[in-house]
Amino acid sequence: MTDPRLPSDPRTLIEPRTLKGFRDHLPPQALAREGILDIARRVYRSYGFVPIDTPALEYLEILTGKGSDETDKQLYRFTHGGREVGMRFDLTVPLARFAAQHIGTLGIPFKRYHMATVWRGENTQRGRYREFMQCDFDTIGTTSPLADLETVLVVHDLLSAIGLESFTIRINDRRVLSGILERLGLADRSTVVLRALDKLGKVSPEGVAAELAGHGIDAAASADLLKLALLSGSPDSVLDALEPLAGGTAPGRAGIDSLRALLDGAGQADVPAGRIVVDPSIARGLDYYTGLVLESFLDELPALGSICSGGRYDNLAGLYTKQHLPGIGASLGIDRLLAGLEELGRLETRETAADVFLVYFDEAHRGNYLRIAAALRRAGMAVEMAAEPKRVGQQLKVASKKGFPLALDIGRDEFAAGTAQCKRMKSQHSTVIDWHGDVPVLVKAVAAELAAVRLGG
RNA sequence: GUGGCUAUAGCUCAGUUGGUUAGAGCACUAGAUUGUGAUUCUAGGGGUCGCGGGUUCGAGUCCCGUUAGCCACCCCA
Repeated sequence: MTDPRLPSDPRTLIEPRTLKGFRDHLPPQALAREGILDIARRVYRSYGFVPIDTPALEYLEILTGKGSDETDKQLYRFTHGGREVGMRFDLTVPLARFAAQHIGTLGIPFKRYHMATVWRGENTQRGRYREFMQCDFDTIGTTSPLADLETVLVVHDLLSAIGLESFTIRINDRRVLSGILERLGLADRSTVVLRALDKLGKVSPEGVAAELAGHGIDAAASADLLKLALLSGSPDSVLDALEPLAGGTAPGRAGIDSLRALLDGAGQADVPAGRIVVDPSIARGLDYYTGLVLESFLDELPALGSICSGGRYDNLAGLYTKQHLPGIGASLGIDRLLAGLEELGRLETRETAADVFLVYFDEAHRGNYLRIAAALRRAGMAVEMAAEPKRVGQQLKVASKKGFPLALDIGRDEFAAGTAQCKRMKSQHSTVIDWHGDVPVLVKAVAAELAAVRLGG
């Protein structure tokens, strides 16, 4: 195996395979992925978020600093050259380090997006991998309610732009939960209580009650908590019902008011009613959330879990700097989303990113094909010319299979007559273009066909 | 990390109480015909039955291990 040009001894062949939870991305999937990344980039930028990037590897102490044993267990780590190194398991911790290190030159508020791969050595499942990508956006250095609203609007715009027909953004405010916990004298038990309540989507209320009892929560308190977590209905009705449960405490009051203001703002920003739901059971296990928390689900596939979640935190970088940096952000789980779209059959599977397939009909006209392809590309179209002048039927078949919207077909007879056949592959509809050797005329006609096809021709 | 289910050709799957050279459809390749995605005809390639052990005269089939996928717990995107 030292020289790849030599045939290998079959006995020494290494089996090509990927690690558990790690995957190759073939062109159809990779194209879909890039399409969503493009949309995310566009939406984030449309709100003024700017890109950053950070290394995949960090000093281990940076990553373990937050010290939850769960993330610790999942962390990929190794020693290299005497240094303890870890692979990032999310983009928030690197952001915290980044902010602590650079906030002086960044200015506040700082709005960044970061789309990158992260690694977690946990067990795999559908839509859950050990290597996956997150598309984060965060606003740090401000506690403005406008930043909260903007976060929800970005999530809404993003999921809409991806073309999801039905999704729900479920929001809550940690302070509502803190309020009721304070009233019940359970403030110091918040983590176990929130974890238990967070399961309500999957576990029955009785099951959750049993878990709470297991943590020594008395029945009356448990009933109150469940009543709160099970509230549903229109956002207004849920908020009204929250009043007696949590409105009497200072944090509860602040949380409810903040949610009201947020829903109000979303309405003013033209978010359709029903898209945002107040769900008091949304807690998110992460301890560092202090205000708004949000999750979003595909309505047709709720079991897939949240595809975009986030929330507000008080002190992003407290481990790395004395500077107080509050912030808010959310993260799109693109791999989970893609798994969901694929399951719903909603994933467009093309094997080409090009618009026009140029049939290589007649070898004698090679120069003309090259000239035409170049002109089409200058006009902004992506063109693939067949590599060999094989049988026309064969070429068209391949073009159709690969998902080209158009095939341009010009043979000896067409060149003589000054015409071209432009085929819409999907509808098998063919248009004859009269161009009489005038390439700009041809280009314009092909562009028109492409536009028509994109409109559903 | 714990438990359950699964693994046969590129894809979808057959394969009898364990019994000859492991099959089908689709896909693929080449040829014939045709200047156009189709039809038809002919020929062909492709599987160490996930991998490694064991039981047996004999294993795709039974047992153990392992790897991967799915599901539940846990956690989360």
